[in-house]
Amino acid sequence: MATIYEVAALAGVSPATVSRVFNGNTVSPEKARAVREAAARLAFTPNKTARRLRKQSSEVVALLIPDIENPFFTALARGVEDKAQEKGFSVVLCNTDDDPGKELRYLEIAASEQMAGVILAPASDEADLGAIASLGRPVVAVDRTTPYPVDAVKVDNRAAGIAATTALFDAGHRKIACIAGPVGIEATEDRFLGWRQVMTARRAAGPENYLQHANFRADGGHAAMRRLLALPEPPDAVVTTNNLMGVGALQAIVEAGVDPAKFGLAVVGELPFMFLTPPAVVQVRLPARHLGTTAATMLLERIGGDAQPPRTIVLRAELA
Amino acid sequence: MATIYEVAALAGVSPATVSRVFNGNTVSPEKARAVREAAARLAFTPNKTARRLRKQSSEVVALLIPDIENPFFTALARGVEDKAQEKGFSVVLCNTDDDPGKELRYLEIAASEQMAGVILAPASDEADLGAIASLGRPVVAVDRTTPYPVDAVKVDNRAAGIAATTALFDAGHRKIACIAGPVGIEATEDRFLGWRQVMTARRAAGPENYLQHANFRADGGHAAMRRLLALPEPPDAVVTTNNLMGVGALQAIVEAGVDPAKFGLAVVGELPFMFLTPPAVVQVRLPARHLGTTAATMLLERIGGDAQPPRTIVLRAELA
DNA sequence: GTTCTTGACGAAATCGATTTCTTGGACTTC
DNA sequence: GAAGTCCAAGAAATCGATTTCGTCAAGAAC
Repeated sequence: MATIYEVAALAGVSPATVSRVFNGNTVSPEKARAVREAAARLAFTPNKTARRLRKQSSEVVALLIPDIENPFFTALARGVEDKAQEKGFSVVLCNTDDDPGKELRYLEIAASEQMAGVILAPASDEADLGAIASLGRPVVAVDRTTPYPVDAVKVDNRAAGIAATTALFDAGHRKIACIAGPVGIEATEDRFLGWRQVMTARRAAGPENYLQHANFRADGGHAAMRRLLALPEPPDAVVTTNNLMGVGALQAIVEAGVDPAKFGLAVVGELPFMFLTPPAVVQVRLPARHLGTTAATMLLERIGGDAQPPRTIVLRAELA
Repeated sequence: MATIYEVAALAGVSPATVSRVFNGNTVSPEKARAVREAAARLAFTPNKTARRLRKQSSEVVALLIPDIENPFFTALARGVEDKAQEKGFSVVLCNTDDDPGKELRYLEIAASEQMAGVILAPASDEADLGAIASLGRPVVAVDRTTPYPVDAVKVDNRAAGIAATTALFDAGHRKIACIAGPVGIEATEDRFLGWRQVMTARRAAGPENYLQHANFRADGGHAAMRRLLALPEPPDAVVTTNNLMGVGALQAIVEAGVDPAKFGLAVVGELPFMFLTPPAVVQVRLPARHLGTTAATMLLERIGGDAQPPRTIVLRAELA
């Protein structure tokens, strides 16, 4: 790998001038040409590490998501990538497994690698943004918010929960249960609150155990659904607060021999690759990719120096 | 962020000694203790960028995959991550979209960011490994091989194709078509060759247009399946050479009003989240995650200095 | 014609670690 | 006790870029 010094020597200028050529500073046309020629001949690529050490920042942003195998987050990742790529930034994807420890470790890496910024789907309410925040690196929370004063992009989760529940109601269901995610995660709590709001407003609130908490994955949804079906008075419909739990619930329904076309299922999110889904299943489509592009846009604005007070952008989910 | 100099000053030693403490060199116990104490008090984290500049290498490996939204590759990514994490390495995920241009750009980034190594699912046969290879950074090809002499981990794709096709045969199908991926991609070609081998051996080769090429995604499989169903003498079964094309094919079958329980479908790979799949669907399970851990293990061995000649490890797929 | 401004550009400092070189003291060895 | 060995630890060089500072010359202003 050729260095700036070799290029300078070949072009007959100082290293400083080479740097200036590549950073758009004032250099006379002849020298500029000489430098470019020398650089081309040596196949010179600036050493990013050296540049980063000097500039104390890089053109890399970190994206921390809880589950790389969840299509919602990969769609989000794609949105982030598209936007970042467009502006010449690279994206580093980190999988936190919803583990605050892993999350913290990745945040520290982001700091010590002097990444330009972080987009974070926080694993918990107490995501410790201290390290990067103190470095003045921008952070954007996505899908979930944090107590820290940072930009955020989220979905109107309560509305999504209301839409899902209302659709089941309109389809004639009354005994509507809810499979919610782990407690303490805002996105899922708001969706479950939407469900409760509808049930209360319509005076249809069922027994307490119509609310089941589960982990965010298919196995959690599956187990929760089995618990619901085993109740003395099982529900005739269910709302799940994310996509994978919906997958699990549907699986449990089918396994139990219940006709999924009759049993009401509403999912906040999309059942991935699931066109075989009985048409009766209600899906509230979340703008995952759009969430990603929006978050990336905000982050890049901040990186560009935008210093307005933190904003929260709320996107609407649409019934599909 | 505290630097090594501040730690040195606080501990009353030289920066060199601080470095030695953190890199396991000979330092007297008292000084070591003093340094650790000072480091703790200042919340010192070594600056990775500076260290990387000096050491000319980092503890980050790049993983280049063609499609982050394909569950096969995310499972693979998880495998890589697990192993890397275990050894204290971070993984940077890059999405090439099967675009040789993007792939090349990421390879250059990997080089100029002095990453320790690269795991690559090559977008094309001509993946240009020149840049990193010349830096002496190890590369492991995964899922697909390359003409370059590097380690590789792959699946016995022909056997997988044979298993898929044979299963359809055993179920009584004779007019078996094949939806293969784009030409020039080894993994998919071997699978299709497995199909052809069985068809020829059993003297059941159908018309030429029973072989359809498609892109690797669901929409490609969908379109190809429609073409097959529109033939004057449509097949009564089909093998798809990857998972997403299988999803698309199944969708087309259902849409066309054909009973998916009667029509034979065999997929090399797993239909993601598809337990609603008619049980008749044959899936040849690919060891995606295992592919990832194996590749990571090999890469880390190389990074550790292992210099034996390039190996290719072939994993078997199992009928499920 | 002298002073001031301006712009190109080289020399050298800088970012923060690692590593080589050196030094000085403790410890062997004969 | 002199010479040789060993080891901890500081000084300084190094990685490869960017950036500050200073110089010098050309052009502007009066």
